[in-house]
Amino acid sequence: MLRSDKQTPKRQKEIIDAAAAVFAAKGFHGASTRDIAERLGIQQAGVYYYFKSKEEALVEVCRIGVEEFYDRARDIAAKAQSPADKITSAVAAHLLPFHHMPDYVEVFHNERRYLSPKLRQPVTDLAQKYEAVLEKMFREGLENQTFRADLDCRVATLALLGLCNSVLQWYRGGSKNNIDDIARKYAQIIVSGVTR
Amino acid sequence: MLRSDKQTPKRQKEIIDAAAAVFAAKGFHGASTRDIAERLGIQQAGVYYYFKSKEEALVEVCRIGVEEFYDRARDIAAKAQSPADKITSAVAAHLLPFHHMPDYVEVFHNERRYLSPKLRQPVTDLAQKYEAVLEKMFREGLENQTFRADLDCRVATLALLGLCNSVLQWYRGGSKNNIDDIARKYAQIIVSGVTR
Amino acid sequence: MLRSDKQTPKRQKEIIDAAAAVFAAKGFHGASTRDIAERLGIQQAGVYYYFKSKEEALVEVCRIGVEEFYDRARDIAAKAQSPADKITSAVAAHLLPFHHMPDYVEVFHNERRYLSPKLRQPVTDLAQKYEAVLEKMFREGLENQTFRADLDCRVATLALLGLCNSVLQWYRGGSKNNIDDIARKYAQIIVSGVTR
Amino acid sequence: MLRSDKQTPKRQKEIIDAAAAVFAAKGFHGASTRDIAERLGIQQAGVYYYFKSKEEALVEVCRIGVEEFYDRARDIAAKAQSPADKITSAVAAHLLPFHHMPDYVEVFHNERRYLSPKLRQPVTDLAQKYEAVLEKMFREGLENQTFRADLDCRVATLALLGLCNSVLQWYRGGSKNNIDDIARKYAQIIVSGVTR
DNA sequence: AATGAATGAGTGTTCATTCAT
DNA sequence: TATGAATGAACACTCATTCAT
Repeated sequence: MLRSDKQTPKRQKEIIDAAAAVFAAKGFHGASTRDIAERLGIQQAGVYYYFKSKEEALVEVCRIGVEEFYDRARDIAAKAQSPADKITSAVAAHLLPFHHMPDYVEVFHNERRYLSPKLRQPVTDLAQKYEAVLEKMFREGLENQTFRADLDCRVATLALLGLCNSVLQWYRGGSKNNIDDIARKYAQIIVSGVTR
Repeated sequence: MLRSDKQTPKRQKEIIDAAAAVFAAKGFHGASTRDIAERLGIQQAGVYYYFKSKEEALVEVCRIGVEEFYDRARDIAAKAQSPADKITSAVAAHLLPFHHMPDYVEVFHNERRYLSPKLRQPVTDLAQKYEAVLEKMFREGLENQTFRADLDCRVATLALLGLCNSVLQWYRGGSKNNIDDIARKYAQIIVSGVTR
Repeated sequence: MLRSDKQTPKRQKEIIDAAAAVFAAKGFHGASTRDIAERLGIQQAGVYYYFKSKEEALVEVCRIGVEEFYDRARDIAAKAQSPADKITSAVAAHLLPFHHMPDYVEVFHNERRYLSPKLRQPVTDLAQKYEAVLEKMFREGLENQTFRADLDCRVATLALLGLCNSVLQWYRGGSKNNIDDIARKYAQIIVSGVTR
Repeated sequence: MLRSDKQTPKRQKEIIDAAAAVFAAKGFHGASTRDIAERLGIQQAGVYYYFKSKEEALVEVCRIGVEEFYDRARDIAAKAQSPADKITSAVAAHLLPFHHMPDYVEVFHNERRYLSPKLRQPVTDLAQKYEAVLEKMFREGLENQTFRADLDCRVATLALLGLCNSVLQWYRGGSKNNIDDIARKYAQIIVSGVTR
């Protein structure tokens, strides 16, 4: 939580952006508050005006990172589309933040485990709600008989998430076209597999 | 590299096992050499008899972690199987180490990025050779006309890897049956998709 | 180099004085940053606010130590005196800092060799310029025919330096009178020898 | 004191030579027992077969270093020479060990101060006896009326020592001719000065 | 005549954090 | 909206030394 709700939101965002960038690049434990301060062009002590501990900065980055996913997925789930199309949209939606806020996403993924349980909880809760939304899409496809009867929906959800998230490990600074292209190909693999 | 290749190999392995466990649990930067020593029941300084820096311990863990994958995949690639069956075998083979040496795998995955370039290189090299072996399986399926003509083999390889590796994030200490089950389901998704 | 040239210069000097005293008393490798901190009445970590490594503290002490010599000698060289008188003045000038800043001088002499080549260079450069100034005095005496025709000016310079510097090994905390007395006697030995 | 008087004296000397070399090169505190062991091609623990502590090695090196001087000077003092010739011989004798055992001499000079008082005492005693022998030569010259009546013999002794010892700082691995040449020039400066 | 394995104390250094200004 | 100065705890790592073999 930021120290004051009165700060100009612009500066506030700069601070948290810097934290996200540094945590993404060096990992939470590999990053120092000095790294963050340097990126902002201020002194080390200065960052404590904006957050009261390094961990609070991490939790904020993670929260922003995960919110993106849940909000978009809920919108897609609400649409009147076939389950297969929803899955395809969900893949595209999941990959979108990888392009416009990769640091937040990466930190949410790799570093949230270093949060103390209490701070991690709200983040985990949102993540689970997101997973539930996705899983429901698969279950619709099952009931619908679009998807194979033997499909394990929980496993399929985790597969989709794993598949998508792995993009983080090699996609960095590609173009928007690029990410859309990947989304299409990945969605197709999930929906139809690689076989002819 | 361990200080001597002639130490009782049993003790050697205990040390590196401890490092792997600690790095997996706390991350490279979150783990201290004291953590490793404690797990071994020795003094902190004692670990330096076995490796000359924390980073050398990390590189050793990563090396062991990645070797598993390459060795197994090469064997599978050499068999006289259909591409689809090879892929299925490869998925199973990839998930196997998650069960019997999860620490090494996890560290290789999450922590190798903290290695200095020079130490990381050999690890990265092996990882790329592994990827190449997998990619070749997809290409065989293409030439073979088993797989769709529009399949992007590179993307498919990355998809397979991402899919499999994501298991690490939620699979911990499950049973052998369990991991075989996951392998089957994941392989089926890749090969045939979720659609009926 | 100190972290900032704008800190209250008084505190800055206290820190570097403490480092000089400790290095002089225990040698660079025998001294710990804790020793320096203790002398300042602060915590060990506190000294790192003022210099970024123990070696940077050493280089600073050495630099201050050597500057004294060069500056004074240049002034003497510029005067309109006979070579013999210049030598006598130079001896006195050389011994002066032994009285009012013995720690710096001692550290410059005994510990500068532990500097890494890069940090040592500027210090060595100044020392050589100082030697050159002295050597020129002897050469003037040669051309002048005040000094013996067979005098080896380089050796004479080194002799003068060695002679003077050796005072460091037994002179500690003597009086100003004392050091002037030594200077006179030493200068006489160099200029006229011990023989009647 | 070496642990056993039964060791082959050759090996014994190798060990102490190694210690002298390492202490000379890195200083007592900058040198580690590992450095000594490495130079001998043995393991760190191995050196403890030969001396029971690092400090005992230092004291041995210092003792050997100082003995040389005293023995030679006594012989010279006993000869039937003029004081001026004795001084000249003493300078030559003093510089001789700089050529054939520079490590010992350097360690005696620079590192003996790190000995604990108890271990340092015998070394200091010998050094003082040496100084006394030299001082006596000057006093003979005074009584003799060879030297100026106002000569401060104590200061002259210290001057001679300082002058000679300073050679250590720039003479390293020169030729025997070289050191004899320096001896002649230095002796002449002391005896007759630089003036014509 | 050494070595392998370890210890316990200590090293220089970095860190998150505090607080008066 | 910061900074200067500092702290106290931790860190990776090195050291002299020991001792059974």
